[in-house]
Amino acid sequence: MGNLADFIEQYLRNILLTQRKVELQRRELAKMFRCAPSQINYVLETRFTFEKGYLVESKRGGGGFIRITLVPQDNGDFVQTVESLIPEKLDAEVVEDVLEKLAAWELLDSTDVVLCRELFNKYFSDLHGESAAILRAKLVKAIILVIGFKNKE
Amino acid sequence: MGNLADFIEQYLRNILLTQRKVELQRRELAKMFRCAPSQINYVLETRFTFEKGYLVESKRGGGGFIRITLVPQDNGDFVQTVESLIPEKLDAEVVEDVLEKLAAWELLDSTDVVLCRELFNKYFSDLHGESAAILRAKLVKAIILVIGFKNKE
DNA sequence: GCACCTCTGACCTTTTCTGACTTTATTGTA
DNA sequence: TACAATAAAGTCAGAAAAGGTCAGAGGTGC
Repeated sequence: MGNLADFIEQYLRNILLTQRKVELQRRELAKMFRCAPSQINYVLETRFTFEKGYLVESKRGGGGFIRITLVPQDNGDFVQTVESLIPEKLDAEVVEDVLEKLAAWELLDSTDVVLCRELFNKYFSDLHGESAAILRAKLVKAIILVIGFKNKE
Repeated sequence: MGNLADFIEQYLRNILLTQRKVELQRRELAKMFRCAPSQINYVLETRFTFEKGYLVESKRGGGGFIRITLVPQDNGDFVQTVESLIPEKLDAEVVEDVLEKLAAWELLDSTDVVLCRELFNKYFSDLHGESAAILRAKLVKAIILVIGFKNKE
């Protein structure tokens, strides 16, 4: 956690902790962090994506601005979300994709992802046969749910 | 016990004696031990594996890092206990007994037990066939590991 | 001598960051 | 009103700053 992008991200997320929108000027923010204005775009593109739950709007010209809006997370049922994000059947090669998707949705952090991956290698890498894909999906779901539950505790 | 890899391992384990995570830069560590950066990877690959109770994450690019996290496992007798309490094969009717035993040993709290039970009902009540019992055992172990990991976080 | 563990260096990939150039919007002015 | 000046933000190629990979050289013990 030592680079500029992370700090800027932190700054913005902090604001979004108390407000649903931030509106600011790219130029000002860049000045604040003593960086090139295009750095701000980099942060927005890599950290404040729709996948992660943000909407970014902007306007050029005089009175221009950048606005970030928090997308209301359908914060309903964690179980629902996991169910909808993970298909009924899961081939081994797809497990990694699913983990990344869950990370993008910030349902898992990076350490959780590594933990899941390792658990799979250790215990469930040799699943085969008829219903392996179904079973794999269930296993992933179960483990994700445990992690998710614990993350909220 | 005299080669570089051992010294680097020692150094890192020492830190992990007092912290559950180390985060450092490969370049810096290599400089410290006057070796090639790739030597660090060798140490990580041979000494800090999941099997041995570690999770390793890393990030490239500016502000990159390597992070090692201790999985509660070989320290104390967590895995020993888990391994001895959970047999290789687990019949469905025995799952509940195992959960209770784990609770008695305070490896799970009462909430964890309910969580496990529900997950089993939801996803794995219909396991059958040859290897169901083995799978059931692995699953319980995996879940216990997650819970143990998360409880320490 | 063979098998296995260490270790390095050359080359690769990913992530961050900047600067030059482009596009768009507003404002002031003839 | 048309047009120039000004004030934003956007784009993108490429430099810089990490870490990753892998073949093969060098040890060590049997």
